[in-house]
Amino acid sequence: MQNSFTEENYLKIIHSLSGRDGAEVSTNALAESTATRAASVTDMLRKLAEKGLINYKKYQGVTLTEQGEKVAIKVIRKHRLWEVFLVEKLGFGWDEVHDIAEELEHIPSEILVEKLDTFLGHPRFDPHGDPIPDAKGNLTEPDYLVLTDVQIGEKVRMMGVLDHAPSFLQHLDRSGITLGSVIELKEVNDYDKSASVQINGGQTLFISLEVSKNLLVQRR
Amino acid sequence: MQNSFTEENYLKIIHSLSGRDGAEVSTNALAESTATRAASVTDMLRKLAEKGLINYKKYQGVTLTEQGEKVAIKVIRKHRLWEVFLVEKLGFGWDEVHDIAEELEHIPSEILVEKLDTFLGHPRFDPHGDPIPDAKGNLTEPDYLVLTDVQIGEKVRMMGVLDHAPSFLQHLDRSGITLGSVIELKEVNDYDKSASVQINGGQTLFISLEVSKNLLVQRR
DNA sequence: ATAAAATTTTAGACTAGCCTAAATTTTATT
DNA sequence: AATAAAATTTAGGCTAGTCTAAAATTTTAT
Ligand SMILES: [Mn+2]
Ligand SMILES: [Mn+2]
Ligand SMILES: [Mn+2]
Ligand SMILES: [Mn+2]
Repeated sequence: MQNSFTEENYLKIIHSLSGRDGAEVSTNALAESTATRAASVTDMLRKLAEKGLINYKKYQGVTLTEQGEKVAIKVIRKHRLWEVFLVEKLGFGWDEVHDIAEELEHIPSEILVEKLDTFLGHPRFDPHGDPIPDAKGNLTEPDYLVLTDVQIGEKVRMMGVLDHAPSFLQHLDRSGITLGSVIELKEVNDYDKSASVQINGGQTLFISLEVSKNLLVQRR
Repeated sequence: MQNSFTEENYLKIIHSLSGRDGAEVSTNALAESTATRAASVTDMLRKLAEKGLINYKKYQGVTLTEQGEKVAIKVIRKHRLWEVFLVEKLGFGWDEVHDIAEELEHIPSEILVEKLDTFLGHPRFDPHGDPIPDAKGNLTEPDYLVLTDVQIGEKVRMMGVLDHAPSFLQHLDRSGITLGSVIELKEVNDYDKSASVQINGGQTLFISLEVSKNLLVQRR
């Protein structure tokens, strides 16, 4: 049985909200993420449970079954591969590709995904630094840290973003911060936690806590 | 107001069945092409007429309005560009791409289409020899002839196919006939109209009337 | 421990797109 | 021109996915 566009979106969102520990996801959280009402979510959860894609007990929240996890990861793989295509091959900015990938991720051909993957040279990460699951469905989340966890004086490498909103990504573009940038944390203002950082040994700039909280980095 | 997947398919099919003279298309013909029942077609026609995309008078058949024609041509442009991508970039065979393009053609971003077009080098024809409408919506059908209209002794160039079925395209592959092949018509059997043709000045082979009727060619 | 608040589910209803069966209109045949 | 056949539309109904309002359950606060 094929899964609908809508079902795939639910599974993907449950995967994302569930986090790496596979925690239960609430009806309200899903209503928020799907931009629907809680009542609609309940309807869909019953259907997904019926199909064996989620573990669902009334009032208890949901988790993905193994089968549901597999479906979710396939969709994520497609989403991220298409994003690489859009940025690397078509020349889109990293702030422009999410909505388009949101549609492309539901194109059903398995062989299409594999050929696309080959065409792109089997990329490991998407334009936002998110890891791309392999063809077998293995998804390993690298354990980056958030910039707020970095000590003053440390030099780290920018590896990804937590917020994928175009406005945030454009803000980073204007600041000259891209994937791979070396960020040296110069100082942190005690009052509002805004920080002064040096990018690639060059320009020093101030970033707000809001920005720091959304930057994933790696010690070198 | 955005058009749905289903509405786009109706418009594309009406365009195709309407032919270059913009003839009226019957409810039954649409039911056949959409693999639905006539009653369902009627429902959809009322909706499309409501939206100003078709000219519809009960019992009279339909034609596209200017607006409907524009939408249809956009979908056709997307379909054919994606087919070029699948064949030229991903390495699919021309017999494998139709169903995938049938999905991709409904991805809505205008800018995506234009970037894809640029990436592909503004191709004029798709892998089946069908012309690709330009960004402004101009679609010029080249006037090829069908191989059955060719005289014995003539040398023509293979430019397209009328039947897009994978089985037919695979048959052509096995026969060594591809877009651009030079076909010399050696003889036509009076009894069943099967023909003997020489491909690219090399191998001579027999083709049935069924094949001849579906080959578009051009005098040189 | 109970009451209030928050969350979740149920009930009932809507739209898009489809169906079958019956009625209507058009077209073809006598 | 009248009738038979074919094509088309209407009537009524179904499912997926959504909604609002009301009921049920769980959680939080007193
Ligand atoms: Mn994305
Ligand atoms: Mn991404
Ligand atoms: Mn096609
Ligand atoms: Mn084609």
